[in-house]
Amino acid sequence: MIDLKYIRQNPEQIQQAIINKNEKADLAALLALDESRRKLQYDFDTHKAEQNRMSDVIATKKRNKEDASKELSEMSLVAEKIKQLQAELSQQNAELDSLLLRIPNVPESDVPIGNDESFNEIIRHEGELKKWDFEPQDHLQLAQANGLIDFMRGAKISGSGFPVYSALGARLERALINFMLEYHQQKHGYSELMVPLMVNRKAMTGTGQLPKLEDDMYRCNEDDLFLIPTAEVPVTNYYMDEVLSYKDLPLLHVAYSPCFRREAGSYGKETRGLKRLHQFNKVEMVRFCLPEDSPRHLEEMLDNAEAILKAFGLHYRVLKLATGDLSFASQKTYDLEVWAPGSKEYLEVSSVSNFGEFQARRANIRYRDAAGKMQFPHTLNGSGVATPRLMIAILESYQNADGSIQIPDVLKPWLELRINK
RNA sequence: GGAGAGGUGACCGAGCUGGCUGAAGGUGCACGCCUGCUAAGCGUGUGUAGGAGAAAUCUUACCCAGGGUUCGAAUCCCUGCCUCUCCGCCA
Repeated sequence: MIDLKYIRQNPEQIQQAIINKNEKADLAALLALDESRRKLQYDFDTHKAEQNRMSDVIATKKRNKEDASKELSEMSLVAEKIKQLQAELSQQNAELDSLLLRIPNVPESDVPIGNDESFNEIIRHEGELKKWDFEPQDHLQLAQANGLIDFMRGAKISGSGFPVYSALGARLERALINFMLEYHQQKHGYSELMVPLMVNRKAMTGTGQLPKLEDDMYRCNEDDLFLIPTAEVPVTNYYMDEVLSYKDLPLLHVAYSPCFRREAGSYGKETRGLKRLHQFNKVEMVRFCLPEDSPRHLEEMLDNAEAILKAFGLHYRVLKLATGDLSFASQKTYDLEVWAPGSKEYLEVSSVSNFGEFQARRANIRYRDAAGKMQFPHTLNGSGVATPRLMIAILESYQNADGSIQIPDVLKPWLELRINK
């Protein structure tokens, strides 16, 4: 969340951010409530100060065995009043919090302004575009022909969007996950966490998925737990309510997890095959760092994600997201889109974001700086990367004329085989 | 699931027969001193969040969370959550 004091002092900037991000936060109501709450706070404080002072007087009198009945009867009235003020105050505080939690993070100044993805800025293209002397098939045909993925049976047992990876498909998927996990640990210095797949409301609020996206998540009502839409949630909240030392920073974590997304209402062509799923696998990178270092860490994470695509020799492009396409909590995001030669389109496989102190404030993650002062670290995260679309790009890029798939060299340690029909 | 114990500051840990405790002591951290041989000794300082104020400063809240009793609660009562120990069940 944004510092309330900052909002109070820079309302125009916040309002502009709300507009640029297509959010519906009610800034006017927030400011009005803030005003009235401060008055109430002052009133409450004044009464409370009086009560505290008189309590001392009463205590002293009693100790000296003097009569305090006059003070006692006076104070019972004040106690009444305080109780009433307190009730009002805690109600206003709750309302204020709920309004504050709906104020989005402010995009950085170099983020392109525009209310949808058409304003995203293509920064560069990387990797070779492969050419074949035959017409490349798309991943659905290849997966089917090689018996790698069973969409029908997945739909039978769970519904559409829940594929079953079978036989070599399962091994390939597992190899991808292992390759990426190892790569980030060995080459990029991340430390692995294996995290719960269900988290509570507080954690979901900490990273900013709640309150906005409640309807997009699978939920266990009985226990008020949510299936994670990304490992970002448990990994970032790992340090929730903790005070770190500046010496601990930066912290780099990588985690593999399945990701669960309801994404109600997103049906159509897009949902065919592996492109859009309710459950998919992803390796996620998360960083906690000193505020002044976060821009550098964002670029490093982008490199880390790109390294995976480069390791497979895939063609991809790097996008800087426009304000309207930025997530609620992000202040700057790069997307990586890999080229799928069979489907002939770019597919998003990674989103790398800097959240500034936005998430740290929400999750109450702090650190003590060299001078001993409490500060909020900056948090960042990036997919490194999501497997389904990586799988698409690999199947389509490594196909042979006969419909078989060549296994990329980097996966050899996990998968020696060549997949044949 | 049953029985017991407990949740205090960055961390550990006193207090818990209600008022003089925002909270002893230690560790850590910061600064200074001393000493010099593999690391220590000594001194000083060190809560967070909100409100008022130009500032000095004043003030409020906070001892898991939420209620209650009381003029007054870290301390008493209730509810919830969590942790630990023992028993049961189970992968």
